[in-house]
Amino acid sequence: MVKCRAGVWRRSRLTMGRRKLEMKRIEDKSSRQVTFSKRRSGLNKKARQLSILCDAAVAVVVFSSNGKLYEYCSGGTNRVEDIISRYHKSSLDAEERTTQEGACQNMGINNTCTRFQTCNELLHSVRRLDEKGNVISVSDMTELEEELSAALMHTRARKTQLMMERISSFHEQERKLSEEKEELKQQLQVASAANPNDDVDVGGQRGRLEDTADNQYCGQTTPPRRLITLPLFKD
Amino acid sequence: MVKCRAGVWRRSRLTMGRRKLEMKRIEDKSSRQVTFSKRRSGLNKKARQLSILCDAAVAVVVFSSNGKLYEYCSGGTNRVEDIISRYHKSSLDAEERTTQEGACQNMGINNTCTRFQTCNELLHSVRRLDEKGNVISVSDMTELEEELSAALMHTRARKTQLMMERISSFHEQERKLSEEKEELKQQLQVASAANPNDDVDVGGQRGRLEDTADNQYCGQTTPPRRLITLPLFKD
DNA sequence: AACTATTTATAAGA
DNA sequence: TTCTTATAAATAGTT
Repeated sequence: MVKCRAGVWRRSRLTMGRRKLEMKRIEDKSSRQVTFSKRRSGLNKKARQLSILCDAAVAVVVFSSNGKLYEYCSGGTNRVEDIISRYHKSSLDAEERTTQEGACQNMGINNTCTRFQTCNELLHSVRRLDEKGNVISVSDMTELEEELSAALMHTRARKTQLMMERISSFHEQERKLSEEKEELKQQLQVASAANPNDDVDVGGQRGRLEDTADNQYCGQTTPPRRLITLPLFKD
Repeated sequence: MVKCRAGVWRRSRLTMGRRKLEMKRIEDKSSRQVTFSKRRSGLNKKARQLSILCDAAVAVVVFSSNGKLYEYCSGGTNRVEDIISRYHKSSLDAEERTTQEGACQNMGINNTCTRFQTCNELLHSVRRLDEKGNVISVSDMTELEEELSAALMHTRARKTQLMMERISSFHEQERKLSEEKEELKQQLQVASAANPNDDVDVGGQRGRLEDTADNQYCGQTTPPRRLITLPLFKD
């Protein structure tokens, strides 16, 4: 920049290279395409460096003048979608953050976490990683993912268990009611058919009670198996 | 260049020259933040130059390691949305082109299949990828993961629905049985009252039946709410 | 925020 | 196109 031979450097605001380019559209089509190709790769390179050096997430989307799409995205996956969706949610996050934390507490996650006691502690651990200047690496995220997945799995298993218990409970109750109904029916039959001076046949009642154990519901004497929630594929 | 590196180099505090930066994350937090700021503005500048010189549309989205959002967009309006929507449209076009061969493009039955009609077809697609010797890339796996996740969510929702239906069914059955039981009980009372000399102890039976009707299960007269399966965290 | 020594990007030429 | 090179720009470490 100290260079001042031939008075070259007072003009121009842009472009490096042998000569300065004016900051305006390059009219020559061929030159424009060459420059586009070079600068686009340069832009991607800069984006990649920024993401690596500063641990940032960077997405670049470029449409050429011909309408062709070029994209770059930092990270292992070259999916601009990941960052775009994050971009879309970024504005919502600020509003939702408070309610989200409240909702987490209300989820009753306490007995579901394998290592973190509460959802808040889980989230706080992530923040702590950041504050300490530690890397939030892929392996960190994998660990977190596994924690969340385990919590989710346990939550679902617990939910299934509770529902199965409730079903069993209803089933047992139904069985009892059926028995009592049959008993009452038999008593009614006996009372109606018998002579007013006759004694009620208590022994017959016992025999018919055993019959009620053969109906469709009472036949299911084995408790329902506990359902297990499994992912379709292992990680 | 004139500077001699030999002596001054190690002493760090005064006049240390600038050096080449290794392409890895900058550990010092302060340095990282400064570099982030400088390079981010540099990236935006490059993006702007590219858009002007080559008449292109450029969008840059950056998330710092702290999660703060920065964005740049070429053109008069700094609306990343414009380019993102254009990106989505372009992406969809490309996607449609590739999936036309797959012959599975209706959202169909239960709007859970985004692209694959059945689980079998899903699995078959994976095998096809393998047989053809195509790369199963991270993005492929991400896409597959999303497909599987959607399928898994639907499976679980369906499972929940079926279980809730079964619970409701039992509940209804229980209600009917209770009604019938009460009816029989009333008939038995009438029959007994019509036969004063009967030896059957009606009063004792009646008391036992009423106790049964008051137990914990029969008390639940409200139908169970439908449970909704939700992920612990938003994507 | 400003300063520079250095590195990096790249326009034009080959 | 790709490589080379002179030179413009960017920027790391420091003040």
